[in-house]
Amino acid sequence: MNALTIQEAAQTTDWSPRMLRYIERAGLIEPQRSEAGYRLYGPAELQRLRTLRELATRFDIGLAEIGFAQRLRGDDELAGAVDAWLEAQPRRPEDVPPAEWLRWEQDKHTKLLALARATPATTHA
Amino acid sequence: MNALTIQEAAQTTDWSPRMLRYIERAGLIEPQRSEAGYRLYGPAELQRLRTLRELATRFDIGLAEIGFAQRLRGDDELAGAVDAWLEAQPRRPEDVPPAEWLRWEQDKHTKLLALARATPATTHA
DNA sequence: GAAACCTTGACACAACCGTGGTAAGGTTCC
DNA sequence: GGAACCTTACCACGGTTGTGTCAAGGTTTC
Repeated sequence: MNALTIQEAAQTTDWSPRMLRYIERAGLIEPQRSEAGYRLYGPAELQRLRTLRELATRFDIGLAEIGFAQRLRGDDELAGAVDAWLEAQPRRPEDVPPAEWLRWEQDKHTKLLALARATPATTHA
Repeated sequence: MNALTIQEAAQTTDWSPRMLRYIERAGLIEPQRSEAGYRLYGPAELQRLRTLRELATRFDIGLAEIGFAQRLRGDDELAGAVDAWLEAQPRRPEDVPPAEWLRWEQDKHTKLLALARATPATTHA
């Protein structure tokens, strides 16, 4: 039925078979397998392969970066930590009126401390 | 007053001066400069440098990845595009009951189309 | 049972990441 | 005015990304 082998899928999506395997190893698109282990790409996978190319070329980002975004959305702790760190960036205290300044500092520390408390060691709580 | 030169900052944050310059070029932490062009690290920068190390080692992520997260939060269009793509991932249609299936598909396409409309070429609208 | 596909694994290679070093030159401090 | 710092700009080097090719072996199809 409508499931393509790797070579066919490569042709209709403008990737190479090699890259399809690579994309799979990167954890981005994992097709079903036949009993013998052959990759089978369905319509959904094909569509995602095409939009993946779009995404990567339009914004000039790599598969690794998309993989990182995927990891970000799957790992709340990581997402929180990164977010907290970035939160403390945009403007330096000198650029902010003193009234806001205190709240900014406190806010930042609240977030970072919450993170630290939530993750005592290296793995989850 | 309490602004450290690159070498002092490196010592108290356990980075090397080389890496402090690299981190700056990565757009992660950009210290003020003296009139002569010397980097001046204030308390906020020092704190951020220490937490940056924590973040990177704890989750085993690179500076480039943190830089990408920063880019994500600064570029709504990019964030939307990545999010829309990832949205269509977690479960394949076959694993979802048909009732939800339609909404899932439609939802995904709505997001992707919204993105496509919002960004006709390669740059912003 | 041979052709045409598929699988994993390896070698290769340019480009970048994370680091270190070193050189050539300006600043600060005593 | 020399010591000790700073700046930028390069060379280097192991590791990862993205990509191709090739080999050794299993599957499908006629």
